[in-house]
Amino acid sequence: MKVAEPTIERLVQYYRLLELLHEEGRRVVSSQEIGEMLSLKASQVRKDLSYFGEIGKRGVGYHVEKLYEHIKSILSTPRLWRIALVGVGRLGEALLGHKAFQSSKFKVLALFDVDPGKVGRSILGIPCYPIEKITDVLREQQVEILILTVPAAAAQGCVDRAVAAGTIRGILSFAQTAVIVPKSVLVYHVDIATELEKLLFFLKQLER
Amino acid sequence: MKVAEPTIERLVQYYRLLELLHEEGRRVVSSQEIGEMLSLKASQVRKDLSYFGEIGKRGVGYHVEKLYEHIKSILSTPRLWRIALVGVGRLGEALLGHKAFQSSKFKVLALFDVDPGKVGRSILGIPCYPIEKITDVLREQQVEILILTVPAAAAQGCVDRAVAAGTIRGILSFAQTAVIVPKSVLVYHVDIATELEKLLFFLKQLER
DNA sequence: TTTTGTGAAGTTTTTCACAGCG
DNA sequence: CGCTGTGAAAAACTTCACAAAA
Repeated sequence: MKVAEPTIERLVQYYRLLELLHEEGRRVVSSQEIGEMLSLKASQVRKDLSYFGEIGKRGVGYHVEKLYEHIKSILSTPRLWRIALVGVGRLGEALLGHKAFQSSKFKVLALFDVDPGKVGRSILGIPCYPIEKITDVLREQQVEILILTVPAAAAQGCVDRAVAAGTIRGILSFAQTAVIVPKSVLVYHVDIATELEKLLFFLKQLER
Repeated sequence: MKVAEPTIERLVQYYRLLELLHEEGRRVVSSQEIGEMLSLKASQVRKDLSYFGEIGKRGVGYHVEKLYEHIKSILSTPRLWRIALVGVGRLGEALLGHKAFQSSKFKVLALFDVDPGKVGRSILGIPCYPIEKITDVLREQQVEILILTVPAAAAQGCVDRAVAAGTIRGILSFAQTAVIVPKSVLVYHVDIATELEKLLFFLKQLER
């Protein structure tokens, strides 16, 4: 079964919304209502949800708890992912404390930084290593996913050394630059500056 | 002239790359080379760049400095945007110190938080107000753009009170929830948890 | 010759519209 | 009757392929 990327993105939205609705004691919800709450067309919601089998009831809607559990299983992980974070600056630390990182789907096993004040210590219970050791530590710890929160100029170097460990399968990069990786590595990019620029550009457009 | 959103996103990438190439003293670059450096097809690069007029030279490529200035003017702002940030937690503070926020395109005029330890003080030179005052302060300061770094549960309430000021035209939200706004307000969303979920989902898929 | 600019083709994603089921 | 599921149409976006310019 092949799922489009935008569908998975919306699936996470549905999941969060259903969690809320469930807490509120809501039993049933229609595609129309979901769409209104998430600013999506009802047909989009139905198409997304039907990719994974007929889960709604015609004439009724979707059973909140059932749909919630259904999406949960779609988004479930087969095992605990092993993660490392590179660049323990303000953004890196903010992420480590962020709600998105309180997940039972993965464990952050190692941090890396250049700052001698951070290296050797534990930060939020996670040991921080010097960046030079990244290849060895990633291999030893069998780390599969990298969170990249380093300055743009350092990003490619870090990625190259990380990928050299041979264990990395995915990277979530917050660096303000493109990185080149082997085809076997999946990269997702969160680009704060670009989102801001897009917002400013389209606001300017609207002004005319 | 109508520009697609993905094009603007890539334009920012081109801009950054050209800055680098310019610093390196590079005079000319081809769509092929740009594509290799950013993992894009050369045809995509050419199509993007040609939206804004014929800027390349056939048989030669693009003049680095000229193209740089050209994109700069496309991304330029007509005036200084007036911004406020809501939620001065770890993420909010990290953003304020982030490179993306050292821009001459806007000025952060006000912060808002619920924490009495933060309210009344100045943080990085920006005054922090209690969230209850948001409607009045935004109106007084004529704030047009909101950066939202509050917990999901607080997001809609903050947005409603901010929008009530009548000055808000765009929101960059880091909140892990959808927010409902009037059609006149443009919302961009940076969703760390969703990006992580997408990465995990497609890694899982690849495993089969 | 090289490399751009661009219609046309291809692909992906969204929306429509309605049959079909409860 | 109401609302889902889904083919078909439309829209958005990317890639191809080649004419045209330097």
